[in-house]
Amino acid sequence: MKMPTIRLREYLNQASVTEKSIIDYILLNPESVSRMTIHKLAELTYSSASSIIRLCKKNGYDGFKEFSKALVYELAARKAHQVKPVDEITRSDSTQEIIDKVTQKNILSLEDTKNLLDAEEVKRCVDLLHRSEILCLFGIGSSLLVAKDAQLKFLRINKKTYVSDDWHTQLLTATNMSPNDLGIIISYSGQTHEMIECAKAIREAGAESISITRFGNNPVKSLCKHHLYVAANESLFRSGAMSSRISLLNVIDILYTGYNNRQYDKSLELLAKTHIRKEPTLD
Amino acid sequence: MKMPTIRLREYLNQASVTEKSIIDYILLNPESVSRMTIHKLAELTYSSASSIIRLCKKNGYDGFKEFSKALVYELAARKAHQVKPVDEITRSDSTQEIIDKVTQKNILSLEDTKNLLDAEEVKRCVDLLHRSEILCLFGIGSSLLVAKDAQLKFLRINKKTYVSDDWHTQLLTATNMSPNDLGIIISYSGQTHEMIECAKAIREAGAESISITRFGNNPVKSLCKHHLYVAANESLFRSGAMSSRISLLNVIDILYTGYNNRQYDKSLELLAKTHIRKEPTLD
DNA sequence: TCAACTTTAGAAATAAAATTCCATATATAG
DNA sequence: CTATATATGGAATTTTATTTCTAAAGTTGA
Repeated sequence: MKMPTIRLREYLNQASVTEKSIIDYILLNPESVSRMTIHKLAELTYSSASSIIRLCKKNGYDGFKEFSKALVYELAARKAHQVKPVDEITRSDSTQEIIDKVTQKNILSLEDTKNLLDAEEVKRCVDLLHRSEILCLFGIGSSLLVAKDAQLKFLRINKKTYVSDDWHTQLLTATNMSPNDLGIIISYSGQTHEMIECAKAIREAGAESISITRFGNNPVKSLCKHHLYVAANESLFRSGAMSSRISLLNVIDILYTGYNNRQYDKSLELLAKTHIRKEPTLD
Repeated sequence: MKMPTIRLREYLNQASVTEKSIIDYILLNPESVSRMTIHKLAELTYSSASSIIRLCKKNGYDGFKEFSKALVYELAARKAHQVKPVDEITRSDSTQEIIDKVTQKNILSLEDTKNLLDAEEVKRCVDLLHRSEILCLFGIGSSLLVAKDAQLKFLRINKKTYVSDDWHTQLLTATNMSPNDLGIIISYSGQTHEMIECAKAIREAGAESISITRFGNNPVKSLCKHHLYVAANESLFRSGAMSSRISLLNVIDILYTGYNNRQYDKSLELLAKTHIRKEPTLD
């Protein structure tokens, strides 16, 4: 089935005056039109049934009946696709509601993050990953877990990757980076003092840098050469960084997949190798 | 709008012979019926237009016209809700395609996980969390990162939580658990030797246990008293555990949120406290 | 400028579809 | 076995959609 409102919108520029007014009415009131008879619509648009039928046929429908059903179909499909805003958790929520809301929230966060990512910038970041000799990851708190996750991934395909649990060590690593190295700083807020220091150190060292932070301006972002964003997310039950780390992982997945895609065969081979021994570290 | 096929199915048990055959036909051929005239349908079901109209009215529709549109609507909604399988990454994918596919894959994994979770079991797990004195988390590889993520969360609301980087330490922790303690073993495969050992140790110690593994039978699951599942996920670009850890985090979010909801006010207070000092560890 | 032609639009006629009404058949209870 | 309720389909009616026809408006070209 064809999407009536889209078709009509397309048709607008070649539409006659009467047709324009009919289309305008339909686009403004698709819901009610979908329940209307052709004569009622003719009356409301100060036109005639014949004109409406002609319009329907010109747009590829059999007649008004078919058009009307297509409209119902489109409206239903749109409604079903609509992402409903996630309600905040309330005191009285059942377990099932909590499951649904938390999951929906995380899904929404992934979708938003997808829309925030600039494919060109991602591409440049993958290039950098490729060209760099050593990948150094920086993070603290739950972002450190994301950094470590990235490390697990990249080590599997034999990319030299450093992370450290301890911030002092992270800072030392940053200070000693070479211009051929790439630093990725993961910090949801982009305001963490420790990460700002790391960013400065990388800059001093003249190495390449990518920040992964929430959308908007923040110190870490400003200090890095490249920027990737995750959705700014309001808390569910004021619980602080919840979905953000899932979005961060998603960004890591994307970088990792992009990287692998650059060296398709080589990566396949390396992954096969690390697969064979019953993947103890992959759990 | 009401879902016609659901209504009709419900109505089946009070339907007369003629009505039954009409309903059967509609349920078997909803697509074509949605495009049919009432007389055609009457002919095909060896009944009459009047019978069909009566049936529509009995089921809460104005008449056949309304019923027909409701059917179109339902079919569209069903189709739109159908989750389309995510295509595997191919050599020729653009960066934008990689972004979309990876994200879609992760979203799908979250949705599947939601459907695998049994609300009753989740509720029991939240109860356990509540009753338990100490929460011990177990994991290795990327599941260890999930365990640590859980620890970060629960520590914020002052729940005593242990995790260790080192498996030997994990095993010792398990061995020394008391019956008032709760162990959560995180293992996507449920087959990791180290986690099986931990599960056995917890069982020996007589403590409560929850497994979080992929769906299906596996050793870790069998050794634990309670089970939560995440979606079994096929790899995108054969990259091993990709979305699974995101689903695991989702399960953690759900447990954590459920826990907080049990002590709504207390948690709010505790979260506020850890929020004040510019959340250095939450990044 | 004005005839020839094309495009556009609506009224009326027609066709199609939905709905109502009614007669009849069938089952059910007394 | 009759009275009553219920179910069903055919015909009549109404509603709705579609076609046809005519007229008006606009466009083109000599």
